[in-house]
Amino acid sequence: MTVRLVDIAEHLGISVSTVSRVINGKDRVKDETRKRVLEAVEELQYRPNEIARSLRYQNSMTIAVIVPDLSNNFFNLLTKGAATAAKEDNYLTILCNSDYDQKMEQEYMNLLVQKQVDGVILATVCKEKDYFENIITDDMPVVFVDNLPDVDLDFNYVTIDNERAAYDLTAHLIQQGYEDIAVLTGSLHETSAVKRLQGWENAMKSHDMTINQQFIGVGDFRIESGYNMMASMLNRRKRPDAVLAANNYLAYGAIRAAQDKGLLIPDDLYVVCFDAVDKTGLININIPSIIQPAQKIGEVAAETLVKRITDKNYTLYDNIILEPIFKG
Amino acid sequence: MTVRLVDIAEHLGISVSTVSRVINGKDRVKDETRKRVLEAVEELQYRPNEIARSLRYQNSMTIAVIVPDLSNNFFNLLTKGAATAAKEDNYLTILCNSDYDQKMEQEYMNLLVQKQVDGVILATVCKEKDYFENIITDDMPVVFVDNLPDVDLDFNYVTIDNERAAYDLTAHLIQQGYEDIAVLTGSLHETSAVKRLQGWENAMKSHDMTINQQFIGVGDFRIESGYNMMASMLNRRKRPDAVLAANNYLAYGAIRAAQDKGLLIPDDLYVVCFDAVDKTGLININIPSIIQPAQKIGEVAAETLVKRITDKNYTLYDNIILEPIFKG
DNA sequence: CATTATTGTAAAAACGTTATTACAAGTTAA
DNA sequence: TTAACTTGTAATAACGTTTTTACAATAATG
Repeated sequence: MTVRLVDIAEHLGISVSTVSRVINGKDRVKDETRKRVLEAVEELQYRPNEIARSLRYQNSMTIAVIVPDLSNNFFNLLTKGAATAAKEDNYLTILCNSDYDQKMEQEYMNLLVQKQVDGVILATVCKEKDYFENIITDDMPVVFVDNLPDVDLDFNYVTIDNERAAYDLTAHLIQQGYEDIAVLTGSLHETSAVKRLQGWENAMKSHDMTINQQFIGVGDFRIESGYNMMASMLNRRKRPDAVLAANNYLAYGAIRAAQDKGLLIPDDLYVVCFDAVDKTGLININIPSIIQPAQKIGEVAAETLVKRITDKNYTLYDNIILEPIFKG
Repeated sequence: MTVRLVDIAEHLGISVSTVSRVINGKDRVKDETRKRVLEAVEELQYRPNEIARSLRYQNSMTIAVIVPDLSNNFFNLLTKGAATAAKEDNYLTILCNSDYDQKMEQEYMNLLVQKQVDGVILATVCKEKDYFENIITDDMPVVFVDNLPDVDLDFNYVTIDNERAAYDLTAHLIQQGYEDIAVLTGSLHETSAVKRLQGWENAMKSHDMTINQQFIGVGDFRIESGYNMMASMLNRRKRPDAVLAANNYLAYGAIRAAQDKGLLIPDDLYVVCFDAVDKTGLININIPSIIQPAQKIGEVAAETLVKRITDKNYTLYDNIILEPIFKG
């Protein structure tokens, strides 16, 4: 049986309130009484029941992180950063893997509201307006990461400038002299996919490059998608000589497809992408890449969220754009 | 302001208990009353407060997963599997990243007890006896994964047979004709490190191979450790011609060290290890490997934990050894 | 018609905290 | 010495549920 406040009180023959006051240290208690209480707490191994405390205080000291896929490097780093930073502020973190499924994401959101979590870090898989009118309320603070909702409402987010990063990568390709530049991106329900596509398009246009509709691949952010899209591009008569992949998995798939067709990387197809971090150190293909500070994004998101939770005056507009690094 | 049971009751001019009975469907209510309640629930957007429910029911419908490092592929797959399976059983999952730090792990355990989580999946970083006498109690169910405590107490776990797997890998090396076989393993505070070392040793002995103490490397499970240990082995006059690495990161580090010395893999150093899953498809070095079913381990651990939580008669001895696959 | 079942609802107690209010005892000031 | 403060503690009312007990009103039985 677990030890409650009243057990300590009975054990010492004093009232519950006195014990509580000792433990919370908010009010004055005679030194001798305090000492006896602390000893009893130690002896009986009393641990305050956080559930009861939450009910009383109307907060749960818990946040949640919703990500599409925890086995994706970007998301597990982000999650790790968030959980670590949250812990610093005495929050525990509930993990939700939405599996790239909007319905599951929504279901988690509802569960979390009932669970009275104090806030959510959301890497959503859907940018559509109507979906968010229920989510962005004053009831529960949400900080968006990676993908942002496409609404006029105010909301907090932590991200990089995806459009600019994609622009820079594309400009890099153009400067190197590539002419038939393709792009592979994820689902257009996700703003990261859209922004990166736009960055590519803007760079192409502002450098007077011709945009070949055949060279625009829209799929999802997984490796198979990259493989399939590139394989079908390479089946055509006119092949791209370079490609911007909107994330590392698309790039890996694309490279695989090219290699399976007997092409050489980067001679026959030059690939650049986002987030190609080689954790093994064994990949000898060079994939120039914009690396998002994933763990940092998670940390900053958690810190931002905690600010919003604890400080009602925290400015909604105070959003954060982090700088990625270029590795080529 | 959030809507409570009593708000619905007042809105309809009936008692709280009736509303509660409709929502929980446990007792009979007049059809018309039920209908009115359900409409009001919809209209006022009532969502039961899970905190209050937890206090009443004395359970939180929450489990926790403690892992050393979420950015390690094995652990993020495990965590993903656990969270997904837990969700199936209506449990949410709190994520704790211990950062390979026993103190932090312990700290998390204490927090989780206070938080009244219903159970914990623990990938501990310490096997030592005394540490666990507080942890393995009847108070809170724990299911161990990856590393097991080194105690006589009964506890639940889900794992592969590490010793046998290491034995098999080593035997594989011996059969291929390698003679100077090294081993790299993690901290001996972790049973996975110990068991894999023992498997190597047993295989060597039972095949009458000479065990060179210089060829035994004990560090931690991270890539730098693999690099450093292998680098120092390769600095000696007598070099190994093959090595068993106790996980993929050790292997990557070792390969890197060999390559930096100008050696060729696998010609000059044949490397086998645990869990070398190439998510990129771009690694063209073949690393024969025993692959643990990481996600499955997480799923089974969560299912086992839920069984222990809900069914007090669930046999403590009913533990699970999953089969890894060999990929070479 | 009187008695016994059945059905629907309400009131209250509990889960374990904490904050507010109240009050006794001790201390200082007039 | 009486009035006004301090100081330490107790009792109580929340926080939002659910379950138990009790009691009406209605229906079924003799």
